[in-house]
Amino acid sequence: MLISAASPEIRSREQRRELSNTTSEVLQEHLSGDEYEKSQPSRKEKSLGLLCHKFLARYPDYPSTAENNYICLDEVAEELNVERRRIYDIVNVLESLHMVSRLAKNRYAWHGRHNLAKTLQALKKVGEENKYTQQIQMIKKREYEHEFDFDGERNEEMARSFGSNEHSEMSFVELPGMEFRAASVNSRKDKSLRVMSQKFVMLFLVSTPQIVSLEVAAKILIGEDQLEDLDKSKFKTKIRRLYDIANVLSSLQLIKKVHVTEERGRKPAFKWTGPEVLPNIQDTKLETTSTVRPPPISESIPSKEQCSKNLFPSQGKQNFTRHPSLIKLVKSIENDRRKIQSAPTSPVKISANTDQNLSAFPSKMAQLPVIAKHQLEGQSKKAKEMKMKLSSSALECNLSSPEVVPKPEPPRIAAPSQQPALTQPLGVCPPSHSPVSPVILPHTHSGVSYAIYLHPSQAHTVTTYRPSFMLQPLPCADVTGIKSINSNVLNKITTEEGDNQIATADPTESLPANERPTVKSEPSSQRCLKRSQALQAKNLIKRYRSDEESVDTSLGESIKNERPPSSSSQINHKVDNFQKERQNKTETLDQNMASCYDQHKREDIPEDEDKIKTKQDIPVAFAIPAFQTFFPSGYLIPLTQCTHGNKAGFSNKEKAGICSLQHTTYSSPIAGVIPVTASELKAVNIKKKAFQITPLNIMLSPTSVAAAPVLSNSCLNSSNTSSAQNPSSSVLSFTLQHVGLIPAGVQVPANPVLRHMPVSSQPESVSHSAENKNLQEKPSVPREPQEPQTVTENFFRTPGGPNTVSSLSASSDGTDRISEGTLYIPQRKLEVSED
DNA sequence: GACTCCCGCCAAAGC
DNA sequence: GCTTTGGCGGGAGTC
Repeated sequence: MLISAASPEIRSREQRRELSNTTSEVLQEHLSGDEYEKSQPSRKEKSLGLLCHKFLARYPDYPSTAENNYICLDEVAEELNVERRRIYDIVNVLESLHMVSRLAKNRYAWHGRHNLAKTLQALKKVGEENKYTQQIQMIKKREYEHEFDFDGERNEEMARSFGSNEHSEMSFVELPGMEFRAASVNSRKDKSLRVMSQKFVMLFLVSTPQIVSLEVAAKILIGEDQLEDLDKSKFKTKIRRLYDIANVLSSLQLIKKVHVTEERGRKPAFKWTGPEVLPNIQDTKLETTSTVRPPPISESIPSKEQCSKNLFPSQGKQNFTRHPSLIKLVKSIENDRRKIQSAPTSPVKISANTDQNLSAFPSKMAQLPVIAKHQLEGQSKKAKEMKMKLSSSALECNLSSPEVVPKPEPPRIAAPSQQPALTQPLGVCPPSHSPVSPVILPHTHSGVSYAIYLHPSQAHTVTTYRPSFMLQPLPCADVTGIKSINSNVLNKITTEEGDNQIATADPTESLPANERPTVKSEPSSQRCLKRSQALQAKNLIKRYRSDEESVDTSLGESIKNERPPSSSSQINHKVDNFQKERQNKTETLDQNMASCYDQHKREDIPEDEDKIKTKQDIPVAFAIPAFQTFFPSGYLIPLTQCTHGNKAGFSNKEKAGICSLQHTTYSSPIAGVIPVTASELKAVNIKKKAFQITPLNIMLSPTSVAAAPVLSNSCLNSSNTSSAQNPSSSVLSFTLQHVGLIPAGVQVPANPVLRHMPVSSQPESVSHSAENKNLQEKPSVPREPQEPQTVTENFFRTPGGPNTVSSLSASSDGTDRISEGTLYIPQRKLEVSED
């Protein structure tokens, strides 16, 4: 009563409550049952989405710190005429995005979208660490195989899959500066709507296309909780909660409801329509790397906390989730804070302003450590760039090595360049000044050389890769033993290319390319080229692979087990140590490889090209990582018609159908198979996000290698690929223009060699495909969906990001084998429609 | 009949 | 011991 008397706010609230009660009583009295029901708001009017709209309408998206940004739950519930329970639903989701934070009992602070960019970035990072992409793919795979049948064995398998994820018990992802407040409500974190909401958002941020079906989301969320309890009721409950979350996210215009139509029917799904989130660059740079509107420097993160964060940058997850050892400390602080602040129903306007002024105080001092750090980094980068340039010059010298460079007639399009773009072992010519950068790949075993058209923007990336993983032609009889050389390595390599998504925990990944410890320059590269001509023992590969794994694992472990460094000097020290250690190990491995090679050589394995060619009756496959390593983008164009040797075994039909991935490519051992990844497509930068081409491992025969097969998945989908035997240069020009490799109007010279290039593409089918249409969309933020949208989901990706490819190799018995740790899911079409 | 999701019970946490 | 918070599932409304 005293409070009520002292507070006009409370008094008026109570008056309103009384009035409302009276009104409803009166209504009930005067209206008949039906009429009364009709006078009540309909179910739709009471929906959480609408409620959330009303809720959001009360507060600005980007509140200025001068405003009163406090939320009193009681008050809001009353004004919106809903139970407080419903407000909790909204607030919990908003809290997961750090749009609000709890201050005290019944009181929240409104931050609006100031923190959204950072939060999304953090969520994406955690999502990547959690390998949600893999989990989604796993579930989709099971769905497709109709194998998701809740039996023990499957669950066990799922558990293993999920269990490998160290963050499976992931708690609430926090932003620096907001930890204390969020901590107070972390009590039921396991199943909290907040955590669920964050995970749900993560699924969108890591998946491509950014469409997540409720079913998949629910399964993943259940999978992380208790796999053994996978039952229908749990599933149903999860779905219910996801609807709750989705309603709020929809109101925030972060997602939009769509329907995914598959063979098995129409499924509810949601599509991300929120801001595009760039891959994390560095935790400490989070504030500035967002594509979303950058938060103002004066945002309401307490400067003290910001300062401590900047002073003690930590690696990885620690920035977002609390270290267990801090929980006690945090709790005691939080308790103190509560004691001060817990008076939820008291008038607080004055104190609120004071508090706000405090939080609004520009934290420029807090930024100082970051600025200093950036300056230091900048200086060291410059020094390293100089180094890099020097080593590049050295590489250029090596390019003239006759052993390495096949000296093809340099056509006009392959004019020499000042800058070496590729490491030499592949016999690559430097890119020309022309926008198209054709380089020549000696195809030693088949005797066919290829012109590789590299997009200039991609060419530079080639130099950053590790020569340790070289082109390694291997007799198919042994190919099954290859598997993927190292899925970790493969993931890493593929993650590096294309869109620069850095999702790996490997600390070296965060280093500039030229700082990476394993770039062992040309000596090992040359060695590797020789190897590429001779190596054929699978035990060698296996050995190398296991060694590599042990390097990664042991180093990874050693890093994992160490405490997070508490200062940048410590970080540098650790990185240096890591680099040294890794280099040592890599050298050891290279020596192992070399000794194996020598041993092999002694076993009279011909190095001579011709001899090898004659040996090519045995189908050959390449180790994929090597290829990927050196050709992140571009087109393979055979310089001559392949007519000799093993090609005779090819029927015309096979040639024509080589584009058809499902059968022809894999169904029989193919001589001189060259894996070309669809990441190359993406590297062409047709479009980066949304319904992008997902990486796909395309195996091409030299007889049909052309620009075409890497054009689009739709080509691969097409079962009626035809082959134009002798396309003119204008066809080639058109093709290259079409995919943006050369500007419009530029003609590829009618090179007599290139003129004979077989083209098996179907540009029409490419341009007519829905996905290609999507590819031409310019990404907009938020993107406007098209309706209906057909999405070809490509499940050939291995876990590890959009650029990862799976490794599939032909075996001696003619059957296809899928590499360990990879996923092989047939393509299927999904139609996405919006309601 | 399936899909959505409101509603309110009730237990845990907080005060 | 009261209040706040929020997990949870029944079941009603909608398609």
